[in-house]
Amino acid sequence: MTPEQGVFRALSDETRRGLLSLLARQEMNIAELSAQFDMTRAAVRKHLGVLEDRQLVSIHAAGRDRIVRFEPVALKPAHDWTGQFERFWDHRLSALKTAIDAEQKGSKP
Amino acid sequence: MTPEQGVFRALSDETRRGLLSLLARQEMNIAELSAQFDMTRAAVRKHLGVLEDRQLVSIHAAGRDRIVRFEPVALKPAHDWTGQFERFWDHRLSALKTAIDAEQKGSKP
DNA sequence: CCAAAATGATACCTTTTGGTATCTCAAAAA
DNA sequence: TTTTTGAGATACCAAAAGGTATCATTTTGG
Repeated sequence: MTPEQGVFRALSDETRRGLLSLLARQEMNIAELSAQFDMTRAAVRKHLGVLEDRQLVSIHAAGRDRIVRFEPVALKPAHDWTGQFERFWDHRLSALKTAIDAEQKGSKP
Repeated sequence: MTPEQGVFRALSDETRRGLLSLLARQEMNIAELSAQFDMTRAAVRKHLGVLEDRQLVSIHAAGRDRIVRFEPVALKPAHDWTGQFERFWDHRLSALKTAIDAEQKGSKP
């Protein structure tokens, strides 16, 4: 199974992307996270389980709290996969490649 | 709804990612595509429908064939979304950001 | 013309997904 | 100590997803 397998699945739900966006700003416990969504804590906890499975978050006990931390590196395989095709829409990339091929001096565009 | 909504869902299936990878190399009709996967043509056609909905492919009639074409630009919103967090794993980027911040704050380029 | 090929359309089935409600337990707070 | 609060564990449910089988339609090739 390729590494991006499952990461895309984890990202396919809007609530889960929302969770990651919140957690990118600061760690939170499950109750605080749940308060941000219009669904039960149990539902949010399930989403966190999916994210945890894919190592997009880690969960650490602190007393009775569970602190949830964003683990952004797990996004890299997905970013790399879509990046395969970046040259199709970012024409600067093909231009850059041409420039690099042509001369080895680096100068800023 | 954000633009990446749905694109991640379309990418969450391995067969669909495989379809895109094949189509990135060359256009194909549905029968040719179906021959590459261990499932019925009907199943492949459903996956193509999902990709078409999200504009990741376009389908053009040519006689009795349907030519399927990769539309890579539709990947951009997903790539951009994961790219928000790229600095967390690509440390060259934070170095660049630091340099840019310093330049803007301190002196003229 | 006639048969084979490519596709569309429909109905159906099973598993997964996203959600709820409920109960229990442990830790903080009062 | 008693009461709240944060969380885990189940059980359950409806809808969506992924797949099959089957039949009809339209081209194409001999």
